[in-house]
Amino acid sequence: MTLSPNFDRATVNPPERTGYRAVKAELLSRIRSRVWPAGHAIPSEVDLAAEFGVARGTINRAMLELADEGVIDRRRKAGSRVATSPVRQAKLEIPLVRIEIEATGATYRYELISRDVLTAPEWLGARLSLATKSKVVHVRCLHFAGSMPFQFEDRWINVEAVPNVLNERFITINPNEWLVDAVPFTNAEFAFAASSADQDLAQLLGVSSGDPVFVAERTTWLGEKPVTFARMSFRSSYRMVSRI
Amino acid sequence: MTLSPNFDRATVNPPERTGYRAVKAELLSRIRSRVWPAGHAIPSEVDLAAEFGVARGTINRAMLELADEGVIDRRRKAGSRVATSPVRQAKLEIPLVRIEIEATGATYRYELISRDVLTAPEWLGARLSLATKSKVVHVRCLHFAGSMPFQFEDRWINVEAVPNVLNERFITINPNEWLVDAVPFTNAEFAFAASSADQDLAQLLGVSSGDPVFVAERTTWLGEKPVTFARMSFRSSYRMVSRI
DNA sequence: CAGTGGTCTAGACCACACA
DNA sequence: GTGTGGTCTAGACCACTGC
Repeated sequence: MTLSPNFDRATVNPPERTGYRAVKAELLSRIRSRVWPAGHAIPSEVDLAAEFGVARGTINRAMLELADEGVIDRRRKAGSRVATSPVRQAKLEIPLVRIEIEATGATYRYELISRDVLTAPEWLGARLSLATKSKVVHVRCLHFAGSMPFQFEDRWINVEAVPNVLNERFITINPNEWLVDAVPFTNAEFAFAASSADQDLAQLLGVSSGDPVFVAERTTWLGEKPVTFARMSFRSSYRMVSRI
Repeated sequence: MTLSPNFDRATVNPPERTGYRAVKAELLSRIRSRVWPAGHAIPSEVDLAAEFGVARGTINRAMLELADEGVIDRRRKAGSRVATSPVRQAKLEIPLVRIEIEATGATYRYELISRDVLTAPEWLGARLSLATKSKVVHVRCLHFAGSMPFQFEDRWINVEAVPNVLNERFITINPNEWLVDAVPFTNAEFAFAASSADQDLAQLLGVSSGDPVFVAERTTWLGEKPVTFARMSFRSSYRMVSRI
């Protein structure tokens, strides 16, 4: 007896028996169990659609996600293969500092240290591909969790990309949140590293000189135009966490 | 004059004028330019389909990706809204150490330091939710880029989840690559932090005691069953990079 | 040239959650 | 109840690329 094609998807929940999730799970299982080892050619979408008794679109969606996760490689005409080098991808969520601090239950406090308008130093010009003598706003500030320094932010903003930054003193709002509100941006690059605190940074973060600090750098563009570069330093107790 | 609906998508490339990518770009533009500010209700898929002159499926795909990227929030019946807290998400690619080293042009070399079978120490049992007195394999090893130590790996493998780890000496193959080949896994958690090298680690990595090190920790599960915990320490020159 | 994936369409049914 | 998103279908055209 044949029922509506979606009958059991509607009634059974945890182990799905239908739909692109089920297809994806089954394909993944064949790959993980080495039925289809690394480099193995996977049947075409049309063949799989016939095997699973679903439309090609359903197979396509399952394979699309697998390709997106780096599990398989797909090329027109060549077909789909199990990826040979299992590059794991993790989604990294990067919230605003304030949100991150408040999520721990602590009170957020912002403190401006300095704000200057100057011509971009050479290293910054190189990093942001700025014209020589470009004007930038340099902001240094601290983010506190309760009474404890949590993050020191050293930020440079390209005046050409954000002219009205000249009107903002950053006394009550931190540069990150101001930028989020003021400037759309399209591309960003993140870098993470370990460093050690020099005397200045140590004093700002309330640690000892030479202590390890976790450093996150962010560069942001609006199209081709560089917007901002920020270097954020955390006490070494900070951990950045991500799940797959 | 009306042409085939896909006519210009086929001929114009860089700025697409049709298709879900164009829809996505247009929606994104309205959000970034504050035409639709944070929290604003976005028209329903049906309405947007009419406005753009495409099928609802096309709108759905565009909105699906925006939701996936955290740009919008979607709920049945309630509709779609521009996300209020702009949580940025970055995709972090985590390749095998060997691949990472070879990508720099350096020669990869692996060196086993120790391999022991023992009962899990308490901190490990807590982290992996192991039964008391669970047997684990503890592997310590170094990954070299040329003659330079690149990464120190301190790994614990749950024997119950991977029984045949008892037969592997890890003399020629490193534990990471062996595991990738031997065990499927479903969930992983990553953590990144800055630390400082104790005397042992400093000697292994060829740095000075107290120097900052970049630490990446990975915990892996197969379903509910914990598989492995690894702590990887890099010289402080290491940078982990990611783009949006 | 021809096979494969990429995408679109028009229509449909349903789950869900709000009213 | 009812509107919205989530998903599936069957069919179609096309881009890409290996042969």
